[in-house]
Amino acid sequence: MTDTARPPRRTEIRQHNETLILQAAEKVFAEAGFGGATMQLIADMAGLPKANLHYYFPTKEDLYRRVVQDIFEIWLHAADSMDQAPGPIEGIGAYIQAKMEISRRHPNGSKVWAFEVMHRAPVIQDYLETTLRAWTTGRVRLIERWIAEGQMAPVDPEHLLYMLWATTQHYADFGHQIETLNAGPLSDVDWQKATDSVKTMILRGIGAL
Amino acid sequence: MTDTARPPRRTEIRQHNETLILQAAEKVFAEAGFGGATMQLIADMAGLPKANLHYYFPTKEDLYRRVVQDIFEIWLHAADSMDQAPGPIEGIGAYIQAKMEISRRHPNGSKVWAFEVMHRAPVIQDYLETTLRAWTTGRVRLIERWIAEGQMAPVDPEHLLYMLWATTQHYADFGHQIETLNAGPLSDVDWQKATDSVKTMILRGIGAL
DNA sequence: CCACAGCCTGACCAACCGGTCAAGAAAATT
DNA sequence: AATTTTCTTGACCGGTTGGTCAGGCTGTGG
Repeated sequence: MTDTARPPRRTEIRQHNETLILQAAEKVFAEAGFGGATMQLIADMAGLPKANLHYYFPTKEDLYRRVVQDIFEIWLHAADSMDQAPGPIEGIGAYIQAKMEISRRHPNGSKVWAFEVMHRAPVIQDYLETTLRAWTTGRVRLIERWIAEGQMAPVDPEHLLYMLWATTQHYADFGHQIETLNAGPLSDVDWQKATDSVKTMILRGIGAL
Repeated sequence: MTDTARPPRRTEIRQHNETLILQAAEKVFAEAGFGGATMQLIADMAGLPKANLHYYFPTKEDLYRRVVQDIFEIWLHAADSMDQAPGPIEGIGAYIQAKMEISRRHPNGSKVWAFEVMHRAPVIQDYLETTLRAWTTGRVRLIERWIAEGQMAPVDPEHLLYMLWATTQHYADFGHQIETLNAGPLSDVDWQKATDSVKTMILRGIGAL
């Protein structure tokens, strides 16, 4: 394989280091917020000199913006499984499943999003007003259709969406609190149990079971 | 009324200024996190010189700790109505009601709590391990009793509690996101609708309706 | 072999931060 | 009125932060 032996091309170096920096930044921003995070700490965690960070990301805000945007992308794709579902049991069930898995694998991303929204969304306000709003109205219509078809009880679609976001993201954002009460990190079985509990309670709560 | 004419006593001055500082601090900590908040900004918002803050609260951490503790107290009292209830409809319904009202009236407090927990709870870790854990096991037993009495479906009590916390606090922590999607602040009617939606979905979700 | 563009980094800087302190004003106590 | 205690505040300080920059390094194309 000449591919592995060949020294990395310039763009590959760039991509590699950007990934390194973004991973470190996500963790630091999640644990300390924008104001509490320092470029030095991110640099140390990424194993690079601080000046190198500013070569790839001119300012702290640029770096932060990229982290938030990357998370937003992941979140949007989580609803793909919801769309082609015949009814709420499959659609909302799959959405809960997808969001719980994201909470488990990208807890830091979820936290950065929470930080950003609590901060009154100075960076992604336009995303909220355009992309997220469009996404929301689309799912509201989908839920209204399911209600009209008699597949679920006539709940308020928007508050159902809030409940879905709140319950699933809670396992990421408040993971430390849950782990403390659980006396340790959640195991595979614990996560399965959590997902099943959320699915059961919500699906029964909307009269789909 | 001689009470209002009389100059304030020593302790009254202290209490007045502490309240002023704590209110400002709650807001600033909620919007910027611990690291992003500055004593200068809190001082300006409280209308006091910065040095005066350090007279009442020696360090930034002391001030932050007081803010978090005050919130914790409010939260604990929210469950009082849950205890003497005959069943889940009244008990959990009243708990949702109380927590939704706290989310509306103390949104900043809820946010500071969220910040603290996401920050791995460096200040209130001992509270989590002692007071909150004891509180939780108590309510778990209560829910288990209701299940044994056939008043609700056999759900996992801990995940039910997480769902209650997540859904109610979401309206405070993610209030900005909700207001953006709602194209403005929630009215009295909106809040009533939200509370009813949460109550209905959760109570039906646990098979209590 | 050279030249050039992309990459790397130690040293540095102005701005800001939490916290201190001394000196005095105001209030309560005697 | 004298004294003691509490409260107030401008000025100041050491340490840290985000960001800069000149100069060196490295791999690629010609």
